[in-house]
Formats: sequence, structure tokens, C-alpha cells
Amino acid sequence: MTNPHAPETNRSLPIALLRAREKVMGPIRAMLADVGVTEQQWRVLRVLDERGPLDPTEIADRSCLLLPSLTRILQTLEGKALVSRAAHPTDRRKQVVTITEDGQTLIADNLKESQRLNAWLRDSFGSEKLDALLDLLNELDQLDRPDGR
Amino acid sequence: MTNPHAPETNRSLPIALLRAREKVMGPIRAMLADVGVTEQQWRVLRVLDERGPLDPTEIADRSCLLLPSLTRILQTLEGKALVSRAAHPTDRRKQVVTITEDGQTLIADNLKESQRLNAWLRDSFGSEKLDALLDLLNELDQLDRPDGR
DNA sequence: GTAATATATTTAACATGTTAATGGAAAGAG
DNA sequence: CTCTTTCCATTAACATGTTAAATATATTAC
Repeated sequence: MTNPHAPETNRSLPIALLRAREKVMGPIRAMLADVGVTEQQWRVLRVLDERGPLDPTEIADRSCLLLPSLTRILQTLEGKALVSRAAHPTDRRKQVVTITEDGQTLIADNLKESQRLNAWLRDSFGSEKLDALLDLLNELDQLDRPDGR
Repeated sequence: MTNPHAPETNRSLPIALLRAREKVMGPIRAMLADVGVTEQQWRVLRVLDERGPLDPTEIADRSCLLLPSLTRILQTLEGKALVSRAAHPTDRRKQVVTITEDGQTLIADNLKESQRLNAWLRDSFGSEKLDALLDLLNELDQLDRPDGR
């Protein structure tokens, strides 16, 4: 059974986005499960690794997480000693989150496999189609919603 | 701030799918919140309304939900008297879930607004681009994953 | 017909999504 | 300077996502 889905739901954009995301994330989740981090924890670690120490609000924006979720994720990551937190030097409302050496090691150990999965996607789906898809998704993201939020 | 996202994350397919989904679902969620049902509960009700009584496994497949989630959702919907459940006539492992009149009324009362939001999307994004996007997403969904699952 | 296997659904446990409310700290208005 | 407002982060409460285990029933193999 290659495609068990009814034709009508194939034309529902929310469902199509859901299925596509599951297709892409499945293998990545499997890889991360072996290391003991979730997809969201991985996103946070990568942001911190790429951009250096950040405050939670900026982490949330860059990793597409809501702050309440991020709060819990940072607590988990701190418990695993993959990140550390310090008070902001001037603004005492903020804090500064930094990836630890253990965190950087975890990223380094799995980046190659992650890139291999990306390469698989680009190869099997086609480079032109992948770029076209990304362009369309980014265009869609820039629409103004009817309720203006 | 129209587009606060760093350029590199715009080329990450999982993130792009996440953002696009949020863009499309935001207004729908707002509409459903007024009625007191979640996005997932709405999907279940629509499937039952369109296809008639079904067993949980088929509902899960058609509404893109995992069975443990669906179990809880059906309990909630049954508590709200929007669906009813009965034993399967021949196979006692299965059950048959049916949408109630209240459930059908809820669908009818909100279908027009839902269609209005779909029309907004098609108008503002463009009919050709929307179809192209759906085609690409469906193609992506038919790839075989490298881990074969 | 019984044992082994497979299927349908539920439960459990933990993580995240989502909205609202809270508490503490900075910024602005007067 | 004080009052109000805004901002940052957390907590709370409830719903769902995800994987594994449990339960009950059906099917298959022998």
C-alpha cells in the first residue's frame, strides 16, 4: 500500500504539510532518538552552536518554538549538561544560554549523518523540485493572515 | 518586522514546513477556538461527517493522527456528545464511531467560514502556486524513506 | 483444538503545543 | 521620583505527539 490516503485529503494544504513534514522528519527523529535528544532539543542545540550564546526569546524565534516549550526544553538540556545558563550582565530580566562542550560534541557527532539525510532528500526528490518547494513555502510564510496576527 | 527569520533557516525544509503550516492553521485554529474544538478534533469530526461511521484505525489514517492520540480525542468528543461509539457487529476488537447530530450541526455551522479561509488562501497566494505546492508536497510524501519505514 | 501469532485499541510515561496567567524587572509618562 | 506600561521568562492547565507496553480478540499453524 504505497499511498493509502484518500484523494480529497491530498488537496488539503494543512494535511499535506503535515504528511510532508512527517516524511522528512521521520529519519531525523530516528537518528536523534539513538542519541537521546528530541527533534526540538536538536534544533535548540544547533542554533546555539551556530550563533553562539543567545537569550531565550531569540532562541525561540530562531528555532520556531514557543517560549513555554523552550523553558521546559532548556531545563531538560541543562539537566543533561548540554547547555548552561547565566544571568544577563545588564538586563536582569534576561539570561544568556550557552552550549557546553558536551553539547558541541553531540552536534559534531551527528552532523554528518544529518547531512547525509539531507543529501538523500535532495537526490531522491530532485534538486530543482526541492528548491521550488522551499521557495513556495517561504512565499507562503510571507502572506498576511486575514486576522492580521 | 515582516520576516524576522535568518536566511539559512529558510532553506531548512522541516522548518519551512513548520512555518507554512502555522501560517495556514493559525486562522483556522482561531475560528475553532470560538467553538471549543481543537484542530485535531475538527479533523476527526470532518472525516466522520464526510465518510460516515468508521473504526478508529481508519479515522486515524484519514485524519493523520496516531492511535494513542485518537483514543484520547474520541474520549473527549464522546464527552462533548459530538460522537458516539458502538461495538463492531462481528469483530469484537473493533468499534464503530459515528458523528452525532450535535457534531453534524457543529460542522455545518463552521464549514462556510472554513471555506472562506480556504478561498482567502487561494486568492492571496495564487491558484497556480497553491496547486503547484500541493503537487510537490504530495510527490514528496510518496518518496521511500531511507530507513524503509 | 490448542498454541503461537497477528490485529485493534487502550494505557502509560514523557515531551511538546497552546493559551492564559503570574512575577520580576526595565522603560516611559507625568 | 512614582505610577503605569511594557517586556522577559516562567508556571499552570489542558491537549496532542511519540514510543513502548498492556489487553483483548481474531487468525493461523500445527
